[in-house]
Amino acid sequence: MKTTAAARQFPCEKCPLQDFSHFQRHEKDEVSFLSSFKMGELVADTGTTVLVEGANSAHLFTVLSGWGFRYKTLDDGRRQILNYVLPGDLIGLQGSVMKKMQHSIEALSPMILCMFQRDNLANLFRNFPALGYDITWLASREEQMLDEILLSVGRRTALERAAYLFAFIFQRAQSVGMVKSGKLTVPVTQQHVADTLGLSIVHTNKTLKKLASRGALRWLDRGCEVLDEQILMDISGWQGLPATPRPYI
Amino acid sequence: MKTTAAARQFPCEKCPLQDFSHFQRHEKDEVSFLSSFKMGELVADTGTTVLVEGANSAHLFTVLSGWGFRYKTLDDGRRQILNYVLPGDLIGLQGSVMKKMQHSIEALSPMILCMFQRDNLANLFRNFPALGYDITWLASREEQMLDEILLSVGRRTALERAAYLFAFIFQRAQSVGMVKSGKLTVPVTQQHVADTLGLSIVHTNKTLKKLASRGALRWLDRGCEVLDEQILMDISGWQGLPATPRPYI
DNA sequence: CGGGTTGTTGACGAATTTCAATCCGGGTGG
DNA sequence: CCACCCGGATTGAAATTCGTCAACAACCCG
Repeated sequence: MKTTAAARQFPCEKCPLQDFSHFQRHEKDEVSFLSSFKMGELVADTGTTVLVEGANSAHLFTVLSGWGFRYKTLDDGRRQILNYVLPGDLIGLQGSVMKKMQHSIEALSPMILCMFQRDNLANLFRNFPALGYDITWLASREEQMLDEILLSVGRRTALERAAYLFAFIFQRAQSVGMVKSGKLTVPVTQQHVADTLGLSIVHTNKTLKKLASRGALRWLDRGCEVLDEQILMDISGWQGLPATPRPYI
Repeated sequence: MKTTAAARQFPCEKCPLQDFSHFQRHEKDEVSFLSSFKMGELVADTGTTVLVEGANSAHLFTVLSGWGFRYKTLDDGRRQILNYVLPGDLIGLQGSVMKKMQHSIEALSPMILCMFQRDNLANLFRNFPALGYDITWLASREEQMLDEILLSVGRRTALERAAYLFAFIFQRAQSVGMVKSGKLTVPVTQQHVADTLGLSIVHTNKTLKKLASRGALRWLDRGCEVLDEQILMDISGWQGLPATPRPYI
């Protein structure tokens, strides 16, 4: 349960994200600006709360590696997972733009985050409008993902919902090279899945069992192995993510 | 079911939105830029689809007056209303930033929209970074609203959910001067409410009846009259919206 | 060897959907 | 003016989904 600010292991010039064709390239001068915008790196262990709802000290982060999730809770403890966080995702923008964070983020695996000083955000918009546009792009993409998730939670059946969730995660993970030989292990518990789908843990267990019996996935010690994306897409009726390259900061 | 592009009735210098203290002021040069960015006004009747999922011709709009809603549907027709659209809201950003619109928007009342040319968006970011930042702010605010709605649909009971919905709409409407003498009429059918809450129409009817019996609201011919915001907040356990002024374009 | 976390299962009851009628007001054609 | 139609609101009853409770198994960790 510790987070540590480490020395800079990944200079922007060698940002590990640039290895994926999924991401758009930066111009030379953008890279050098980002390098100065970057304060350092944050290494977070599994279970660490990277950003807390209500805090206003938040920085801005880009995920370099690892899994996390974004969530909100009600006063009596009921929790809703809003979305998952994967490499390339920008987090903490709400804290930079509003006064306080309105949600929390927790690590599902060891994570490495690139940390930015939010004070300099206005600076970024002033001197690198294309990067400002990229941030808007990313915010818009997050909104689009939320739209789909809300559609799913509001209108799909439990089985469709679960199938959609793993198909969605699979595609996102695939685009950042986390899928090896057609398979992917998602480091979540069934409680996480339940809190994502808006279901109880018991019902989630029974629903996952159905997906497993159809060969779509397999439950492991610690996490879920996605075996057959196509079955998941068939069950959920989901069309899949557009394949356009996307920016990152 | 018609939309018409009318002559310019509201020059930016006299934008009706600036009458509300809820909105941040623009600088002089920003106003004149926005005036050139603006293409015209769109008047949409009740029931008109202002933006359609899948279309890529979308412009960017700011709502000047009226009510609308944003929604997505599944192939078999199940519909989820994602959020409501009120004066000051920016819509169509996804269409500008991604290739295609991923959701539709329909008018719940006659609407007047301020229409922008999306080609010029890069221009805006280049020449008026503060406005670019404002757009990011608005995108972030939309995300924040979606987070709360998703929390509600995923984790609140039917009664809490309905109470939250109307408390939320009430506060948003209040900040743009739509609440007269403590009361507000929301121009929706129970089908709209059902599609917002992720419930069937029958159950929605029974849930609304409960709220009505507690004096929180009253159902009219064509819409819902919110009578007591406090009861709604008590039932839902919702804390309310932060009161910070916000930008608009 | 406990103790804690996570996954599994069956039984029961509560929440919610579906089906099927009915009602009501407004608009339309005769 | 009246019969009819239509969208929206209501209601009761049966069927399904889903949540809660409770118990237990498997596993990891100190």
